[in-house]
Amino acid sequence: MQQAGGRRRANRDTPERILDSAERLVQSRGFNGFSYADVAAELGITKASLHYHFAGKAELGQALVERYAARFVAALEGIDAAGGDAPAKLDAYTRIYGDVLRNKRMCLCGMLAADYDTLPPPMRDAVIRFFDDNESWLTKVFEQGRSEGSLQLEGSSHEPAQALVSGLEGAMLVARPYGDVARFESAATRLLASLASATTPERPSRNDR
Amino acid sequence: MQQAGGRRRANRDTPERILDSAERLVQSRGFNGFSYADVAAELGITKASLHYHFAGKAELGQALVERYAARFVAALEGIDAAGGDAPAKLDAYTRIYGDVLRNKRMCLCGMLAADYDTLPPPMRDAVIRFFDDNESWLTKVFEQGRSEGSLQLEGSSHEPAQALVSGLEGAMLVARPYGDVARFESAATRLLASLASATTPERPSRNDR
DNA sequence: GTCTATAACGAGATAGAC
DNA sequence: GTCTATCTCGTTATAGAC
Repeated sequence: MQQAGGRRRANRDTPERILDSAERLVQSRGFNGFSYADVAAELGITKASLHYHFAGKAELGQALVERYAARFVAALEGIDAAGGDAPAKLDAYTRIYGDVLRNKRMCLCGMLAADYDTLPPPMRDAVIRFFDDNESWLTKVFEQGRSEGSLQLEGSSHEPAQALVSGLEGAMLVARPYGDVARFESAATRLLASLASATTPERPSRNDR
Repeated sequence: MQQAGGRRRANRDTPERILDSAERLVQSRGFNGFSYADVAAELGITKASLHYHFAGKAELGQALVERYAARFVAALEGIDAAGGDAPAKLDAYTRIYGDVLRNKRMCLCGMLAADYDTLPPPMRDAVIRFFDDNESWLTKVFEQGRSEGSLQLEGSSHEPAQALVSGLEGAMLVARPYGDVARFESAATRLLASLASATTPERPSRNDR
């Protein structure tokens, strides 16, 4: 019924294209810095059509965060599936943020954290869930690192997880105005070095597998 | 002529009160999340009066950042005047950020970094200058720490300065939605510990002078 | 320096034809 | 599912009286 099976063209369906456009706009301009008109213009459709797919800006925003969070979770599962040790996982995690920044974007939820006070409640909840999910995954990675002996950790493993998330968000936040990815990389490397001081003296200098 | 000398009342002059109100609004809602109407309502004057003092939102925003940056510079000079060692200065620096967050605000320039793509060019320049000024002050502190032997630093002292600024901005950004100052403090303590590992084994456990 | 009044525009949203 | 047309409201900004 809902033509979901037989598409093979480069054109994804409209709701996805709307989300793609809105996502990019929010990541660069903030939730209060873009409008239905912007998305409509970018897609060559009308604002009324947008309202058919997403009743209002609040619903669009909620869908936006939920898709973003789901993709993030999928990426983390992908890292787990690769089966590396904890330092390798932290490297891969950091690379996700770097890739976002290389697209000249801020992390969607980092941006929405700035806009937090103005967000509709469902979006607020989704943003918090995003950070919670990230930190609980990182917490497990730090615990893995402790038990496999690849990380030197004293005390809780949830605190370094929080520090890594906020450190990476801040590094993106400040690097973006400068248009300077190296700035992000430098801060990220420092963060990883401080939080995840490897026990093994030899460092893997290649990241291709 | 411009009644600047003889005021003694709690009422600062109107431009200052406008800046105070707008500052708080931008720090909690972002530059695109507040309006002249918000400020006017808060001050009990009309929007037209605002335009008398600040021609437009762009000019108000510029004045906002410049006053904020000037205050920050003054605070840093105050820290220098106190004459402590480098770790004490870094502690005091971090406390500035914590105080902002305790007022339930984001750093003005951290917030504007998120809004950066939508800012009028003069505001952009002022935001960049703010970060540059902070980092150059911190760079000097790290160099002081190296020369007085109070900090253990290998390599550049500008890189850790950048990492501290972005780390603190990120810690505020993420802690604010949670309404959790302890979260900021934890991340800040970790940052300081990693960047400014004291050479002296004994740590001062009291911060009251 | 502050007001009323209003202009000019953009935003989010809806009705209803196709 | 997309359109045209329209509505309502908020926002920035200006003119001109007091």
